[in-house]
Amino acid sequence: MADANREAHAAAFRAIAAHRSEHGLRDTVQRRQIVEVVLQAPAHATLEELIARTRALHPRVGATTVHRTVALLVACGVLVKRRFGDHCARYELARPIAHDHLLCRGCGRVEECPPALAADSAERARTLGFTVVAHECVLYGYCAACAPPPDGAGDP
Amino acid sequence: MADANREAHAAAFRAIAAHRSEHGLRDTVQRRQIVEVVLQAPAHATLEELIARTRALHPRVGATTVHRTVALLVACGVLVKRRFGDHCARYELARPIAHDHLLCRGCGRVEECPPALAADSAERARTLGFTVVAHECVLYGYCAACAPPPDGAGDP
DNA sequence: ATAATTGCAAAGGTTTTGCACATTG
DNA sequence: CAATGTGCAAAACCTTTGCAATTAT
Repeated sequence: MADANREAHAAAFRAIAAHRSEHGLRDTVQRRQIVEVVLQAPAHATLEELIARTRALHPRVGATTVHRTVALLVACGVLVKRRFGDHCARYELARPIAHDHLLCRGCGRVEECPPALAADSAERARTLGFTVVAHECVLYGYCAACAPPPDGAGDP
Repeated sequence: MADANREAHAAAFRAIAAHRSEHGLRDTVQRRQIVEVVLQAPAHATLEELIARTRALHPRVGATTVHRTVALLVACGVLVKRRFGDHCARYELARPIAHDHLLCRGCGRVEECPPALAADSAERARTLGFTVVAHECVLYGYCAACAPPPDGAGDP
């Protein structure tokens, strides 16, 4: 797992470097510090959390810079921005293998589940003249630890 | 299609009436006007749009009331609240048959596609000890009218 | 009458922007 | 040294809330 992690981080650094040279961006202290934090942060962290973690290690980094750097990381494909039910966006490292999300209405936790849907859905969409390049699927329900569903409920 | 529409609207009115009597809510002019607008509005409208449409027909209705009434309609299962990439929520009439969404990165339009994913994904989740009560799936890509995907792209 | 509803204005929370200063290449 | 990046404060944005006046039951 340490190896896989190291490989994922190396890939991230490669993507960042490529994006930087392609867009004439600069290699700054803050960006290196923020990237360091982002690569270590738990999946589905909010910007608030990423800012807090960054400032815990590097107090002089401004919140705005974290915002802007996270946006850069999304632009170069290292981070994926997601919106679950919340008011605020959440971020996770882009994975080569797609996965879906299980959102527990009991405890609110977001878990991940293996990709069961990509192939099916891409094919279905293609018959509609739509070329799928990515997908995002959230399943709402109750995890093993939480109470079973009450009764009839709407969609999300 | 007119019949299906009429039936859907009748179902909505039934759900609203049931929810009203169950919660001791009142039947006000504004709520009737807002419901009228919501039932006619295109799918995936934002609150901004619903407010504009309401005020076009009924200038004296306040924005706050639209907010609150839409929340009521979500609570009683008539509307479904969704969040795509946007910053703001979008609303659509709840359908008895689930469907997924195709989000075109070319023109930004949101189309709907038949449910190809629900059964598969619910079963997969169940093996993980998760009880699924709803799902929401967005496929990103390019519709027939828009340019094909450029090349390698991140997840969403 | 009593309790719910309305709508304005104000507050709340997240994300974006303007701009002077510092830093990179 | 020219262009980019930083960070503070302020603005913009969507959403929620307090409250007096209005309305439904």
